[in-house]
Amino acid sequence: MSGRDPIGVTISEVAAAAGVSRQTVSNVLKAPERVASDTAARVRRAIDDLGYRPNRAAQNLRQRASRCIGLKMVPPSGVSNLLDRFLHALTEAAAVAGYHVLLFAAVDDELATYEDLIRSGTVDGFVLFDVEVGDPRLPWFARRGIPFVCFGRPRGQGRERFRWVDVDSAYGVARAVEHLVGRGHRRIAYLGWPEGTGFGDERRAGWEQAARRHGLDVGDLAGTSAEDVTAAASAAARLLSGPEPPTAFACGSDTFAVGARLAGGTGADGRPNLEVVGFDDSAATMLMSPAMSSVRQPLGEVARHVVALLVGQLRGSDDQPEGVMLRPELVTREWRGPEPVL
Amino acid sequence: MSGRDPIGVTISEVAAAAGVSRQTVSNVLKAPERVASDTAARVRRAIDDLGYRPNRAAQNLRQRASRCIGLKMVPPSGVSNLLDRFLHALTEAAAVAGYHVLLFAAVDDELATYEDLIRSGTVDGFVLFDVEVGDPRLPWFARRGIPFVCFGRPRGQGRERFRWVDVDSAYGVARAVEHLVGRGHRRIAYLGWPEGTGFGDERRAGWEQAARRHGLDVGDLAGTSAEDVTAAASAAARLLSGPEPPTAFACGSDTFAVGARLAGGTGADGRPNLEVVGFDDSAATMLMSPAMSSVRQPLGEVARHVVALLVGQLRGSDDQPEGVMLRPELVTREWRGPEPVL
DNA sequence: GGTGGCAATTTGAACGATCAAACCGGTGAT
DNA sequence: ATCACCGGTTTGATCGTTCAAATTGCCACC
Repeated sequence: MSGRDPIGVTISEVAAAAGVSRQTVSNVLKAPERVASDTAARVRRAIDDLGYRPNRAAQNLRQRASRCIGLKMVPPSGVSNLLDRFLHALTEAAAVAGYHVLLFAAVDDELATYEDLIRSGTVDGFVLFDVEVGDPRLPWFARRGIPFVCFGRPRGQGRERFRWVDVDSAYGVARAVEHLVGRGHRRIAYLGWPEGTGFGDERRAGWEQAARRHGLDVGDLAGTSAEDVTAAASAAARLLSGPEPPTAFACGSDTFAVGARLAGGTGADGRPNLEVVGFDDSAATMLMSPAMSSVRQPLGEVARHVVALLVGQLRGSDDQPEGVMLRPELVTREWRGPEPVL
Repeated sequence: MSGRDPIGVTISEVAAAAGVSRQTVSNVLKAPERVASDTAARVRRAIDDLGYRPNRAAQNLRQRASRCIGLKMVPPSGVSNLLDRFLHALTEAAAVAGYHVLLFAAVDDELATYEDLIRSGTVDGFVLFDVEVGDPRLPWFARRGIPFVCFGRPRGQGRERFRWVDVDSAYGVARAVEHLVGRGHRRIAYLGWPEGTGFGDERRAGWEQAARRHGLDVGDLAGTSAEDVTAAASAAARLLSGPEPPTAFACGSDTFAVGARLAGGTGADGRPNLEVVGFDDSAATMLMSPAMSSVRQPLGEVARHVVALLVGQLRGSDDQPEGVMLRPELVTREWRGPEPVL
């Protein structure tokens, strides 16, 4: 267990210390059933005494695998710390499967970076966090046989099929609408991305279907804007200036929701005029008083499925589903803290 | 450039294709000056034709280095997406130095996880993002000769010295105070962590010194709370209920700042009663109307220095500074968007 | 008593790169 | 004539592990 040099104890030293061959040491760790129990005990003692850990590079070389999952680090954007939370969940899920998460930056040519990492054996596959409609990376990967899994169902990809894990965000927004209906609202607006983002369209559809199901008006109650608070507030203000303004908003993301609530302003008692429900359940929900309800994606489950699908590809299993669809959950919040002093 | 199998092209195949030996191919890539230019051109053609990339595992094994920097993924907390942004900066800085960032989860025994990663050669060193006062990991690493660099100056560590990069947050808060003074405020409160976090104490000291320098009162204008919006709002409300309430807050983090502003409430025109300055310049600053000013840590620079210090240790250079202190920058914001409709 | 089978263990050969040393024909100094 | 030395290139060994095959000792079977 001593020793200053971090690297240095090799399988041969352990073998010598235990009076067996290298292969036997390896077997103790990888196939214990092949080793007599007293021998195994002796080897295990030597391993503990010397503080032996199998050298990863040697394993990788021999096994032609890195046990690393690659993920391109994207510049943080928006108010939601979704990437943050997903990374945490992914790291834990990967650890359970014996993998690590390797972050990398795409300095100039993104595709070349992916190719380098795969061909050099630095990673075994990729997780794509930022899949866009018609994303050119997917067919490019597929053509090269590069293993990958998407967080977010691929759209606009012709008849080609890829592995994915997604969250049924239409369902999530519908739940938000139902919550607002239950709170007594009849004019519920939607605010989200302009058409074309795929998941954005889906969230809007979730609002529309749920509203119709409850016999609510949807005609002039849908707004779109860029995903930043300022733009969202303007768009919400436009909806609010109509003849029959909405009293509540279901939103495509927390950013839109914050914008809507700012546009709605507060009454004389300091409470907001508008009830809004966001999407992503980011830290932003806590930044308002009362705190905001929001639709939470099950990131832990997403990460576990992502890892399972990727590891399945790497092992060559063909009994994997093409994709996994998960249900989000509505988190309702009521601020119980002190009212603002006025 | 063709080839379906991602791994497979080895240096020997390139050598055969170019009609030279393995070592010459290696030299073309690592020591081009040793190779005749026409030979080099021939080799480079073969490399391009075959799509050869040196196998990372083989390099790692031979060179006894992984060129990976380890970082423990911590569960996201607070409203600031600081980790997110730091990870992005770190990944880019590491890439420039030829390193990757490897994320890992500490499932049960954290120290054992670190030891595994180092002894197995999975990573060459660590970046510590979450250093606490008297953090036991630092002497533990030092005793074992494990290379690491702290983001945040180590405190409470006796006379032992470690490598670090830090941001002068006292200076940052002082700048915030000066900004508020310039805006005409005379009663400027501080809200931050309870004593004992090190960096929190420092930020508070920055406020106190700057306030005294301008002849302002500090006596009953310092508040503390846990770092969440609810608790921060309560603490701010207490300060505001005094006989001579503050008109502005300088805060230890954006979370405190948001809490303070919520506690301050808004006037009849919908504008907030309190002017607050946060710390970290997280996405939360954009969530209010008008947007909030905040002190921004130079994360890109921090990351570059962290990588430089770590790589220096790995190379064994002894001309490295013990630590690097950087200056944050005050980002002032004035909301130009639409006013809330009332 | 030879044969086959079995469990436990060892041996030799990879994996793909790089280091260190050797090698080459040729030139100039001693 | 001997030697060191040149740039350019090759050879052999090595990094630490694991795969596949070979080798033991031991027992049972006909």
